[in-house]
Amino acid sequence: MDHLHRCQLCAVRKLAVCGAMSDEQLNRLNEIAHYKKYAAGQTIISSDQPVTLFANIVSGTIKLTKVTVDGREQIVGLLFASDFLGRTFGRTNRYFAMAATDVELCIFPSDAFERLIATFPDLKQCLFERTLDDLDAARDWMLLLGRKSAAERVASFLLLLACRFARSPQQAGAQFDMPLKRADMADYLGLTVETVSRQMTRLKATGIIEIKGTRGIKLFSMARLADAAGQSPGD
Amino acid sequence: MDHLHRCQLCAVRKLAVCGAMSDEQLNRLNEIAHYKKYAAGQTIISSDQPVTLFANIVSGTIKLTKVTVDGREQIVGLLFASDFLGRTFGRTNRYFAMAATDVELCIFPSDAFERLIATFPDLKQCLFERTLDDLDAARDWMLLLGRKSAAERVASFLLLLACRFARSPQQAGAQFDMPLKRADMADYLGLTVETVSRQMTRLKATGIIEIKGTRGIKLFSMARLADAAGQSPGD
DNA sequence: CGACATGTTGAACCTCATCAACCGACGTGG
DNA sequence: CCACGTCGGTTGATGAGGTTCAACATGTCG
Repeated sequence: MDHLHRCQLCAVRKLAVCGAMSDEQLNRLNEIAHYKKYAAGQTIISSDQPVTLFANIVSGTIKLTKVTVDGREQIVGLLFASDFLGRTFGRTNRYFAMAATDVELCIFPSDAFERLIATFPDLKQCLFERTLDDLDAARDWMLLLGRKSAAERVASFLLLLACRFARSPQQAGAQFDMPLKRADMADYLGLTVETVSRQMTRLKATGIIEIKGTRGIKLFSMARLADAAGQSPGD
Repeated sequence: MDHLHRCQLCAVRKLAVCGAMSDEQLNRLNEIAHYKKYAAGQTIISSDQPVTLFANIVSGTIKLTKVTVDGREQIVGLLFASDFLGRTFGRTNRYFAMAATDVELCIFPSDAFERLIATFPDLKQCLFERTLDDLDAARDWMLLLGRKSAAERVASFLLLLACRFARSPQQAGAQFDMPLKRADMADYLGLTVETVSRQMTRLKATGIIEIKGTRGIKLFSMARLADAAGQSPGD
């Protein structure tokens, strides 16, 4: 009861996988859960290590990365509040997960959680649909990495964040905080810090965005940004 | 019975999603299935159209592609015999599916198939795990598209095909038929036909592969190819 | 055989990576 | 309190890798 109470106060209760569960199911899930905080930069899971952890992201931003043998890095996924972290039905992790900002997680031990998946079809269904969405997102990103120019990549990324974060997504004047530093942006976009920086100032110069400090982003025109991103406005 | 008989003769019976199903379940699936052939180049499903079709690939190679507004193309997935085609739990397609070679499909109408998914948890589980594998593969490819050189990309692709096709995957001397033409290779690797062609001749010149005709590929050293691909041999 | 698609090779160009210098913010220790 | 180092970010100069454009070779199918 006390535990369940925590869930009812949870910031991401409705949006996370928990949203698909009844009170009784939620209680079971809650029994195995615990909160944990990670400082920006900390490693949460490591590639080629056994899967030990599943988690809901309560707050913050997590980057999933892969590295080549000689150390080149690519971000293959970003997770925000209410997203789910962890590779179900896999033995070893295929990527690193690191806190891109300070992060708060609601963690489930892997063995207990996999038993719950087997018990509650709704939970499994929810995870399935999220995986399908992740796959769609990954494929969208493949188009960006394979075929888009540096300018288009940066614009696409800002558009992505705007759609996820801005209070009024369709409006001009939307603003948000950039959760990544330039180096992480570069690793996500398949570019270098220098080009990212240059493209950002270029977007500022053309009057499509305004940059406040280094993290504050204000969009003057969603349509022009979508145009610069090389994609249709509705996408 | 006659129908079930067809399944028992099916080339991909064990490897496709059908492998997870009992005879009774298979019978139900079979009732709604029909075979269909597509010539190389034909479009099987179109982006932004409603989902109407799920299918097992009996033979041939299918490319999943995305296009920018101005026509640049990127292959975001390749499907081979025994793979599954179709976006479950989605309203509209997010990509095009086209026959890269002549293709034979075992097609299920979407509505009937989704009812079967709801009925047979094993089937759903199987599709879930395939989706997770697809996601892993997509993310591997993001590393390639974002961070690898042209030489590494081509080598990685040959390695991928070798692992999937060659009779004795671990052996040197493995050989297979390239299922894609140069233009498709380019669209998969985020390059142009010209660079693909140059890198292929370069691999031939360094004695890592032999090219017979335009489609026949023979690998002299799996280890050297993995090295050229910029990844550890076991990957 | 001829026509068209597919593949190769060459030369010029351009985008982006690389290398380097610089700036501001922040934190730490003398 | 200021000197110092570190980290994140910006800007400039240079060059390499890959695209683009073009010509040519090869293959395939009627």
